[in-house]
Amino acid sequence: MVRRYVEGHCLGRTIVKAKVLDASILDQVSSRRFVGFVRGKRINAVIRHGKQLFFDMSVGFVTVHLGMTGDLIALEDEILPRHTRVLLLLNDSEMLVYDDPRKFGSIGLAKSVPDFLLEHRLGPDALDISRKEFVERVRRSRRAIKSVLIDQHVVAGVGNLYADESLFQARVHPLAPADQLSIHELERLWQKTRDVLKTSIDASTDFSKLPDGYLLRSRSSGMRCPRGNGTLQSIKVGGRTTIFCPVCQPMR
DNA sequence: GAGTATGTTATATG
DNA sequence: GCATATAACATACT
Repeated sequence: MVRRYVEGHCLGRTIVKAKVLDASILDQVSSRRFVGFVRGKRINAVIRHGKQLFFDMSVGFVTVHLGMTGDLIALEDEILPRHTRVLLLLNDSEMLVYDDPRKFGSIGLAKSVPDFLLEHRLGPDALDISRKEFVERVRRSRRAIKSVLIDQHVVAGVGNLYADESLFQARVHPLAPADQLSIHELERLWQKTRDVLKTSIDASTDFSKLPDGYLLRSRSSGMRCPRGNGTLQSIKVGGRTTIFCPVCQPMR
């Protein structure tokens, strides 16, 4: 979603100049080095792996993670979003701004994508991983399936909300120990996870555009289950809010 | 003021 | 060392 957007606005553009308004957003790099690196370089591709974005600059990559509240916005005017942290001025009089109120996101530099993935020990992307490898990796853990699904070291790209949706669609209880699910259940979860991610990207992450029967359209405790079977319940799994339907997603 | 939030990682625990 | 659980991070909002 964001990748497509950035690609549309920035592909083939050259970064004329960069400004770092808040250096604490930078990961392992000084403002001076970051600004110096990107100046005059062209954005040849925008790559996504899980929640991580990479701008291919020919001689290295700019890495961007949006955290929980980060956003990349292409602008022409001078009115910046309230929490702008970094500005990239492009050669077409547009600029790409990184806005992030809560500052959980980060921007940095990397030699190569595999290099970065290795350093951060990120698992395969949720949309790339084969059914076989998904099942193999997930069932290695005894933790609650929900915790495993959002663990970026196992599979990269599934966030808290999308994990709830995938588990709901696959009718798997979020607290079920990952290693005790049947192969069949895990295969169903693999399929549903990709369906959910693809559908969400197509809906531009706008929940109201999601199909009927999606949990995300009414994700709050006490609401009716979208399938009409029960009442949605809220619990904590691994410290994260988890919404599920006890009727559709029974614990075997 | 208290509680909560769509993420990651350092630290604690067994 | 390993697998797992939890705290901490910074800010906005109910």
